[in-house]
Formats: sequence, structure tokens, C-alpha cells
Amino acid sequence: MPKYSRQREAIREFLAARYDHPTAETVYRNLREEFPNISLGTVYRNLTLLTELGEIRKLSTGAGPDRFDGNTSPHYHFICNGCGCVLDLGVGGLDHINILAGQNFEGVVEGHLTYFYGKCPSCTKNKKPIDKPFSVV
Amino acid sequence: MPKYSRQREAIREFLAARYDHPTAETVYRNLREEFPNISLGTVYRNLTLLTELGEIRKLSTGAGPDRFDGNTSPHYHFICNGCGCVLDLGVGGLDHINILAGQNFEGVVEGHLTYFYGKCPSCTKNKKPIDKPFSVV
DNA sequence: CTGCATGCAAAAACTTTGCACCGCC
DNA sequence: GGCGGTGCAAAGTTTTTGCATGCAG
Repeated sequence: MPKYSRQREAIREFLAARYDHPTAETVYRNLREEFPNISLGTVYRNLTLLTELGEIRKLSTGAGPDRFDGNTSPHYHFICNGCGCVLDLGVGGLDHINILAGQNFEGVVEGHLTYFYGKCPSCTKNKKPIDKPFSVV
Repeated sequence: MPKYSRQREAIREFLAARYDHPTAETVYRNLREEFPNISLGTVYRNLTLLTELGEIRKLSTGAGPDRFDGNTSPHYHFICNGCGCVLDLGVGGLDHINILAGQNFEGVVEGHLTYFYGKCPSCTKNKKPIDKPFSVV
């Protein structure tokens, strides 16, 4: 078990209170208000540790830096092609695709990672993407 | 339409003949046999271009560098937790999960990206992972 | 006190880009 | 010949790490 640290606790709380899946940089900038001397290295170290402990989830979107999610309950993510925002989806019960994937396969399928893409509610209504695509601070 | 180049053609052919989803670095090292002066920048430029043209696919596995797939037909990928290899799966007909994901969601779900995880046939048989996890050259 | 976590900075890992020259059209 | 592609190298972006110091147990 790792030793307690105020920094790690603050990172955990910060992520638990946010629903926009911030990047390490965003966590760092916000944590500096409470810890003016916190370093980006510490943020990365703790994000990695919390991910390994299963207390947060890391999202690798394939474009730009990784994002982090304080919500570890089983759920899926939606990435908007318009503005780049990352949203939680309520969908569940997709585990059957592991069975489908395991058919005609000699190995063992233990799980899957899925990202859904499309237009978020905001971009759907506004038809045009907002000014700053993929910048979510 | 981009102008023909021997380098790009060689990259396309190299990927079409491989089924192990090589990284840019691997493409580079292999191409240097035919083009001793080819640069990593050229490899990256062409991999990006071919991806945009839809002639190859880019795989962002979330760990390590991106990989590239010369097979653009619709299929899914399996990533081995043991040795890190990336395999093609024959499974199809997973599009219904877009419908499921779109329920109770105000936006528009246009597609999804899924990676399956588990033990590849080799790691299943050998029980223990091979010596060099995640190094596929 | 002892050792793990931090802060700081350097470095690593991966990818993109500016520029002069070369080769396709 | 003109312009797009290449080679080379430098720089950009994201993440990791070495080391001295500080705080938790």
C-alpha cells in the first residue's frame, strides 16, 4: 500500500468532482491553486498509481494526451468528432461482444475497450463545431 | 491526389504483406534495406497520408507507439495482455452497439472503436508470457 | 528515524516540421 | 521546369525518471 499524501488525495478528489475527463496538464493547473509547488511529475506519478490501484481510469483517445476519469463504475465513453469533448454513456450490457469476438479465435478474450464516436448533444444542435475543436480545459 | 513516390509505394506494400501491425519504427527499419537513406520523417509522413487516404489503418493501443494495419477491410483487433502482440479478429456485425450506445443519449453515435484484450493463442498454450512482453519487431 | 513521496529538472519516447534538394509529371 | 516528396535535423508534445529534500508512519 502506498503511503498517504495530500497531493494524491487532492488529485483523487479533483477527479471525483469532475465529469469532463481532464488531462494530466489540466489536473496540474488546477491543483496548483491548492499546491503552488506541485510538479507535473508528481501529477503523472499519482495518476499512474491511482490507475494501477483501480481508483481512477485512464482514457487513451488516440489523439492528444491521455485523459483521466474519476468514475470507475463500468461505463462507456463517447468522443465528439466536432468539439473533441469526452462524455459518459449510460449504455451497459455489452459484454456479449467478448463472446462474439472469442468465436473462431484460439486465444482467450477477457475484455474489451470501446470508444463511441459521433456528434455530442451540443454539436448536434449547433450543427457547426465550436470554435476550438479538441481543446477542453 | 498526391504525387507518386517509390517510398510511399514500398510502405504500402510492406504493410500489405505483414499481419503483425508494425510500428512506424519497424516500418522504418525494414524499409531501410531497400532505401538506405529513407528517413523516419518520411515514414511518418506517408503513414499519416496513407491513413488519411484510407489505404491503411492506424491503431492507437494506448500503450507504446501507434501501429499500422495494411488491411482496411472491416475487422477488429485483439491485444494480448501477455506478450503485447496485436492480432486480427474475424468477428463482425457489432454495429448494433452503436444503437445501444445511442439510447438515452442526446447526441448522434456514428461509430465505435473497439479493442479486445486477453491471452493470445500462444500465451494461452504456454501459460507464461514470453520473455519480452510488448516488444514486437 | 527510516523510507516512500515530492519538487525540480533533465531526459526519454514518440511524432511533427522547416528547409534545401531531388524526382515525378 | 514547377511543385510536391524526400532527407536531414531540429523542435514539439507528452510522459518518465534521477536525485536531493521533506513528510508520513
